[in-house]
Amino acid sequence: MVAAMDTDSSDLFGALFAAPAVTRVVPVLVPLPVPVPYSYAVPEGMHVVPGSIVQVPVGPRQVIGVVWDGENDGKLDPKKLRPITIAFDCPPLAKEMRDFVDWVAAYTLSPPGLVARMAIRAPAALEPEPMVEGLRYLGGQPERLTPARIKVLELAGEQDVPWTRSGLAHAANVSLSVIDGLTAQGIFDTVFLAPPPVVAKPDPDYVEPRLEGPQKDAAVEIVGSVKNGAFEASLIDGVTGSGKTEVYFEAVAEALRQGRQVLILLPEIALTPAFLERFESRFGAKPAEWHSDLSPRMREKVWRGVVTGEVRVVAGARSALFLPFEELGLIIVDEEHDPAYKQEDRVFYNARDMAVVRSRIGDFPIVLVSATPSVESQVNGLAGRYNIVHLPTRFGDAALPDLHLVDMRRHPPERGGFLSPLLLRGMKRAIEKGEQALLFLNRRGYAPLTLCRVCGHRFQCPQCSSWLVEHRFKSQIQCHQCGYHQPTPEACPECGTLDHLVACGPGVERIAEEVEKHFPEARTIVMSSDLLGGVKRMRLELEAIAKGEVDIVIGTQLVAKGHNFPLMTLVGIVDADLGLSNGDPRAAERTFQLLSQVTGRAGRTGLKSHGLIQTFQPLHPVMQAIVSGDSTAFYEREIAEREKAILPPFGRLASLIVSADTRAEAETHARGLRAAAPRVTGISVLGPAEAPLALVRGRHRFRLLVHGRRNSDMQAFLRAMVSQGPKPKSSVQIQLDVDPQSFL
DNA sequence: AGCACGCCGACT
DNA sequence: GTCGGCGTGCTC
Repeated sequence: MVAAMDTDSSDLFGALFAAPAVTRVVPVLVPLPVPVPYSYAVPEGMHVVPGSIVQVPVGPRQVIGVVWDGENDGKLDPKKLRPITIAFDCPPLAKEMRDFVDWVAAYTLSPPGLVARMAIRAPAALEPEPMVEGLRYLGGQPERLTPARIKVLELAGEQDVPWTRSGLAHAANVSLSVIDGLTAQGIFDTVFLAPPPVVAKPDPDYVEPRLEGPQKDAAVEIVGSVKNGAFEASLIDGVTGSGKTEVYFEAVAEALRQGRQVLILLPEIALTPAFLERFESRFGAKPAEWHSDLSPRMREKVWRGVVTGEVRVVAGARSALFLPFEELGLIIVDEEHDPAYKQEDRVFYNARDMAVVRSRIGDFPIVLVSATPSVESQVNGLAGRYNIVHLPTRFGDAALPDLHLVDMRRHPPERGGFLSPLLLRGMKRAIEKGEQALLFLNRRGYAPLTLCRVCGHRFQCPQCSSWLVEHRFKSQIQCHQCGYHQPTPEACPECGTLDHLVACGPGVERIAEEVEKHFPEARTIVMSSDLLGGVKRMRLELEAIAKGEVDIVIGTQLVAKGHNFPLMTLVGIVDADLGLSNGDPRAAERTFQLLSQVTGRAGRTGLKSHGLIQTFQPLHPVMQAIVSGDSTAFYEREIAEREKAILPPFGRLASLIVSADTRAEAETHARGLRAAAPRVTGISVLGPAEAPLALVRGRHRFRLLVHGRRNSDMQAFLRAMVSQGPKPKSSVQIQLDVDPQSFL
């Protein structure tokens, strides 16, 4: 129609017999859980290429999608296709990024549209940043001069650079109307300025790095990898305090010199002001941040900066991996072993593994970093897939703490207590010297189990069957699994007896009580995620600890990371065995990692420091690895155990693992099983088992996941599936596993 | 993912 | 008699 109207009416013949304008049809990935792209018509005059970000209609609404690769299959009548609404003025997703999205979608068995959505999740960032209005001083005088006007003119005359309206008003300390008045008289004219950059450009040569000994060698090695530029995965394995960050900063510097962008992945919790400042003091500017509680405005700016290449370095949590960098040339994955890299909703992925894939597709190096590498990465290192770079000693004058096991069978605490005399003595000594002690217990609340002494009733969660944990500070009993909570009852709900409820086992609050009994004078603080006052209070408390305003810190998990406490010279692990016996196939590994991190908090600034580890199993490989400082034997054993058990590590879901020699075979059978699954409550999701474990045995694995509240239900469901599903071929193995409720 | 349609329980 | 629960199905 449009073509006919454009044609000169006298050329009727041409209008009637010219080949009809062919509507171009392109595939578009839409953010829906569908397995293929949808087809849309490209309106005349619109220009799109694969990777273009567009708005398209889906049913009654408009969604953001990405023009994808491939031809339309021709099954749909092009005339009936709906047209693309908007093609955004925004650089298209590069081919590498599209390949990455396809790969992740195929690997995680997720709808590609949902994976693509992770890359374009920055709502209003799709149009260029609006220009900023600026005022340029043209010279000349207004008709009447007032003191306010004189101040403005003086300032504006000083330099020949444009001012913003509000900036000038603020600088001259006058109101906006003064500026407007002068503008109206033609003293200023309006110009449009490019929006200011989100962050300053980091300078790779801002300071001369000071590296020593093994750090230098390590830096040379990974800088070489960056210079080479091709895909190579390195694993920096260095004890806490060995200066790993300084070493990988040199790789970052080299990538910057090569004109490439850099992504530093960190677990969310490690994205602290302290880290950003450390970066700034090396590069003269902060990296752009990317994490879940970024303001929408900032999110847009950073996203835009990343696609246009204005932002050179992003430090971000796992979702930063899907940012569409213009010329990414290096990824760092710090705290590589951290379980926070796993995403377990919608698209299931481990950002660490997908980061390796992204660098392989983009053909640039990647550096994984950890003091306590995951078993998978160790395996990959041993197999030669990763280049292991060791940093065996601490940096500068910081010495590793002197670690000792406290055999709780030989040094029992007094009745009703949990701290052995050895630990109490150590604490006393530290406090007397004006130093600090950290007691670590990975259990929030007062006591993990409450029961009635009269009838034996145990407080259990009505929603998910785990024990309710008493929280004395909040006067609540809580379920740590599903969040259920109620006020602490005074009477037993079973037998009605008053005041006969008894707390079993320790939580941090109970340890605090015990500490206050022994050290009534000491300034004691409990640090746990349910600390009243939120993140802000947490920051303040951490600062107070660093300044020495606290003598004894009692903390859960969250004291394990970040923040250096210069005066912390004693670390006591209250219950090192906690978490070893919960049946989690990763229990030993996690415990080793956690205990290493916690004990690593001590002795960061040269003061002689100690760690006392309370355990009932001093001969356990984890304890031996911790005190000896030699983890080789521990890792060897872990790898062997996993090979023997063929166990996958995963979180909070029941799963059925199907493994086979080829991917296709495993996938086919897994799909068959899913099809045969009884349609009961609980949704089954098909997903591959964790890659690195598949690498351990060279087999391909898939797993069927079942979400549920109670483990027993999920287990029953999976058993039913196995019995009703298709018979596996000889090379296909099926295992059933239910994740124990992890202590995390 | 959203959103509509559609069929069975407790209520202004 | 309705309001509303979420099971099922569809979107180029």
